[in-house]
Amino acid sequence: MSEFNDLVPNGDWLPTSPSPSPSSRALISSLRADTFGWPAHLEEANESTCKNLVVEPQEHVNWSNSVGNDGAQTGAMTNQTVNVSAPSKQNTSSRGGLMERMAARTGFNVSRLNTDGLRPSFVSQNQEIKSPYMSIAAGLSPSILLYSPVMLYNSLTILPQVSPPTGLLPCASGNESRSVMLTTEAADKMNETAFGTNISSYLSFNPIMETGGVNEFQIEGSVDPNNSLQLHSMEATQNEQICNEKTDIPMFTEEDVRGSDKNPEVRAFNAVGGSTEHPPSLEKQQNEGAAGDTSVEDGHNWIKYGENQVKGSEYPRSFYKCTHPNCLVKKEIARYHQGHVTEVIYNGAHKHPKPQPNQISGPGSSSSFGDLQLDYVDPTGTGVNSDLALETVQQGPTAGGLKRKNDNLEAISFAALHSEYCRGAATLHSNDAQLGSADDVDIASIFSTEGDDHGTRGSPPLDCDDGGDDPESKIRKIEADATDTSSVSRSTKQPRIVVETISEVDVIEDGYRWRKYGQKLVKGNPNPRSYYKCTTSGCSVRKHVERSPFDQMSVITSYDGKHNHDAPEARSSIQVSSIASIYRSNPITTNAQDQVGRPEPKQLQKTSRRYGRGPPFGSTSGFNSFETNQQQGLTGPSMTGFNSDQHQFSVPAYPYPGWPQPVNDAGFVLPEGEPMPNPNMNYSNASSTYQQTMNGLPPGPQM
DNA sequence: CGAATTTGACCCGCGC
DNA sequence: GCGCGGGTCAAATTCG
Ligand SMILES: [Zn+2]
Repeated sequence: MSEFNDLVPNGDWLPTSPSPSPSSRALISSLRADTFGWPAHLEEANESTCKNLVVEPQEHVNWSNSVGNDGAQTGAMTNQTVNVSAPSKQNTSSRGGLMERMAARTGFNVSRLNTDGLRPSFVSQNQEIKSPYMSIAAGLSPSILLYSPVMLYNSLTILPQVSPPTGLLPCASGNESRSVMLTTEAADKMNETAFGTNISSYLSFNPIMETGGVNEFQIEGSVDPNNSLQLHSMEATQNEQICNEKTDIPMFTEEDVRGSDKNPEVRAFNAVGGSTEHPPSLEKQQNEGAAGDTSVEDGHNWIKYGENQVKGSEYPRSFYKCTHPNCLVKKEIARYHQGHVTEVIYNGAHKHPKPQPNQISGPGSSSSFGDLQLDYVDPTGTGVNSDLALETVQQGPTAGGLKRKNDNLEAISFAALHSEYCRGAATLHSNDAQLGSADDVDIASIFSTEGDDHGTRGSPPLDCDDGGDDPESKIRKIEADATDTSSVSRSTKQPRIVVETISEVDVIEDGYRWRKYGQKLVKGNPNPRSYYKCTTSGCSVRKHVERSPFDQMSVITSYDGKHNHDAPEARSSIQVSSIASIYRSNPITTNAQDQVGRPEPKQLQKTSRRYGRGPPFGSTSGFNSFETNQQQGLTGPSMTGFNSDQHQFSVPAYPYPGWPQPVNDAGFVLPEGEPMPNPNMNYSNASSTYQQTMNGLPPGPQM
């Protein structure tokens, strides 16, 4: 891909190079003009955004996005140079003007940041991710979410299931699969340190697996004198809605959690379970895990309130709750791929400001690990209605796979699927450079959520419900919900799938070809929304793509309708595999995968450079928008396909007629069929996710 | 020249 | 009824 080369210049692959590209990030930085350190900026920016979100969702404005062209840029994470002044030359011309405009509008200079490596681990470290989205830790593929216990449950959903009284959550295990998570004290200690705050209480959470599928969790909590934490061990066995095997997730009632909140922090969580299985390295993992968890630092203090094992993963999944009083935000941290991939799922958005750095504790803080992070945020906590989304990280060139440069892989993208209507969002980040094989890992996930309630009882976790594991069902729900929602645009009553992808590239490949037919600014998001139609004749599927106002890195793609055809061969390129390194700015040892997908669709290519025109600012809306490269990015290639072939993980099949099945190479990772909760599944491509989701959907109207 | 994108205008639903 | 906002259309533009 010569393209890359082209991109490169802009892309700021070089660490030092100023980033010419107008990445949204830059904008962000500009916003916060003060600092230049990326991370700092981000954080701040995020905060601001977050606040905005919480308070006034619509005001998130700061982000500019896009890196479209620059997709290549990803690499530059480390360096994040902010170019204050200059618009990127490359795309340039127009952009410069845009920049100026932007500045004019905003009143301040919009500097460009190299978005490229956005979300490097460091970013995550402190900054909160205010986005309502959850981040899924590395190693997890969005798909995982689908399949894995983790995703599936939104805190919201989960909570309901938990029996409040007991505080214990029975995970249902349809299977006995649940493994118990043990946390080591070490971890606890880790946490302590990490937290720096008072952590005195220990919780031990023991899921007890009883055969039968009913799991009992026992929670043991010790509280520090100082802390008021109180966890009580409780046993609960629930019969009914138990999450399927997948759900190893320890569940606590919100109350429990809240209670925990009160506590400064729960250090450790031990699972005492009866049948618990400990992976050999489990303890270690835990330690790491705990510590590792920290990798996902987001600037908030977290209390670990649970942990469980993840199928297919050596590492346990840790559950954390924001220690801020009344804050319901939770997050889950899991690692995959030998720890290279860290999945962080946030549930909810913080309504409160981040604690000061010193005080920050929590799992997430450490950055080192996190190769891949999946963040899932549940808006619930926030009160913000955010959609639930999963984000997966994509490697590769822009969505299509632009980003890779040479060996260093920089592009990262996350893709997430979520129903818009859902309130949570998940983000998957991969930081790992190593994923060598891992690279392959694609992370894709689909969320379906139903909205509302946050933790309320109403809806059982997706996973759980239905018969099970069907992703379909989940998806369907989503659709249904979506459709129900008024939000769905008039014209389409078709199911809408929302995928959030973290990537510098705006366009996410999903295996289909799209033609852009419009763009505009949408209220509440400084980033323009681009509208695409499926180019396949007879197919009315449309999608719109926009950068999340909360997280520049994340690209939210909403699909309306169902394809009546298979995905074009394409497969472009992009693999979604997550590459952690990106974040870190480390050169990634990319994997073949990335390369695999390669052939980028024309469009993609174009995207990077093509249109010299000015930035696309939404014509209609009056938002201030920052300049964005995005345009291009967005415009880009419509092809999307993720390669998953290489993934180690097999994707469960989803047989849904009407929907394109995932192609391996091209990028369809997931075979159609219902997704089984495979451990293996963990990694999937965003695209695959999309497809899966799609598959799950009822056959769309065929043309 | 064809294909794809850009972008302002138009349409429509919704809330006030 | 009016304005707002989102979605779509289509002429103009750009690029290969
Ligand atoms: Zn189609």
